[in-house]
Amino acid sequence: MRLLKGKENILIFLAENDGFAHEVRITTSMLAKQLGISQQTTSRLLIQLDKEGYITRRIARKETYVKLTEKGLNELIDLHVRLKSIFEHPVKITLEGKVFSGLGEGAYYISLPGYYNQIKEKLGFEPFLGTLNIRLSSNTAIEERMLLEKVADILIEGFKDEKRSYGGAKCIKAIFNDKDECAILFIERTHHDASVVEVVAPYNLREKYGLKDGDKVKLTVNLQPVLLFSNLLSASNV
Amino acid sequence: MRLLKGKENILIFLAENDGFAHEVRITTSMLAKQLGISQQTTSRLLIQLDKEGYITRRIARKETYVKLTEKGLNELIDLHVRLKSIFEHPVKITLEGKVFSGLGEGAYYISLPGYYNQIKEKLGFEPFLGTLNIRLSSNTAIEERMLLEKVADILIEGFKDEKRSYGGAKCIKAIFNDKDECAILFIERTHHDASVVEVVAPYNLREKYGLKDGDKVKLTVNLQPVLLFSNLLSASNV
DNA sequence: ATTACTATTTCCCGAGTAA
DNA sequence: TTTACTCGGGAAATAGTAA
Repeated sequence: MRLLKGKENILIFLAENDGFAHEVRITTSMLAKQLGISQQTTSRLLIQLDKEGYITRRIARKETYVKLTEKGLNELIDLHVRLKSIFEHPVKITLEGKVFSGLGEGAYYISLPGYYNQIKEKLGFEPFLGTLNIRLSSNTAIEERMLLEKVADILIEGFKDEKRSYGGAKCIKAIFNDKDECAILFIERTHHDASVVEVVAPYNLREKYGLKDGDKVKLTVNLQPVLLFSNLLSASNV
Repeated sequence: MRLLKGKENILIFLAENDGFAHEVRITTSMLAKQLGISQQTTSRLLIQLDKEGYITRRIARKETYVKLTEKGLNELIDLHVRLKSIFEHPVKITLEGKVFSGLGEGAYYISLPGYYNQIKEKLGFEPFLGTLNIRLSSNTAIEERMLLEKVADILIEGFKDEKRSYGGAKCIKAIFNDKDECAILFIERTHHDASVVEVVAPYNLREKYGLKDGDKVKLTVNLQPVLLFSNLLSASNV
């Protein structure tokens, strides 16, 4: 599909050639080639746009000069503003799920200086020595989890010691139950499936909220647009 | 005219509802109302967009969930980028005309402290005591002169003394013959018609270039987009 | 070369309606 | 209620061609 039809494409073409500031010289066949439509259609569209007040035409000798009217310019500006607001507003992602107990290995890993120091530095808080495991309740939440994993922007690097190597992780800052600063961890080599997220926070969330297994909790992430789109797209181009 | 047809409007609608991040629940009739088209057409368009790979649909029970695919998102981003580059690139306006001699009153006016000090302060240079009169050669140039007058952003205010009042002016910075800093003056109550511009500069341009009446000169203005569009549109809304 | 008319085809919209 | 089919009318695109 071409997203835009002939008329809109003509307006954009003119704008790209500063047709709001001065006349643009065109021929119908050259424009037709640009737009991928026939010369006849181009001619008709120009006549229509003129009648409808989006452009003015001046035909001198064999040369045609076209200019956007204010109405035409406004139409483009409206569209621009609409797209701008789409691509520049922050997006809020909410995950809901239930607390469950893991094997307790989260506490061990976080306590390792190789992880602890990175978390402290990159997340800006001293993590409680443990992670809260959350099983997502809905398919929607699972999909959003996958989105978040794609756009997670904080990288925790893996490392090695004498005995073994430790894998990397990505994470993204979130709000726990509309209140507490935390981060969602996406661990590279995890034994959990995509329905599980692990949360790290400056406090023991389990204690602070008196959480038992099965209790519902909520995670909210505010995605900044630039981050969101660059990561959404680059992730797939790799 | 509606700038966008059904399909494009659906993609934008989805994007506005964060349909790139998660599924959006819709009904064909609700969407139809939003877009100003029929339920049947909406249904057909959704089927087509799905087939063409711009959206995915999931129909559970009586509920339909729609999401933008990466292809769909890309389509919108492309358009956004295209419009952005239109509305954010600077526009260069060139005026060509011929020098002619006026009555010499430019020198008198500029020498008045009421004007001199404003010019010095707002244009950032000490003006030569005199203006260079230029008669524009083409209709194109005259139209661009009118555009420049609309978007001229530096206001020189009028004032009064015991004897009389002095009118205001607008001006805009320009480059003279691709080289010299200058400004084009748009004087409120001038006896010149729209084919004439007056130029003020830090030097005596006539002397510096050895200009005689009839010599061709060139003025170039670089319009910054924000300025350009806000002035183009607000001027007509007044 | 141009632009743009007329005739034909192709495509699209929406009413009616089924599932 | 939904979604989405068929089908008729009309709009839009192009071929052919005039000016």
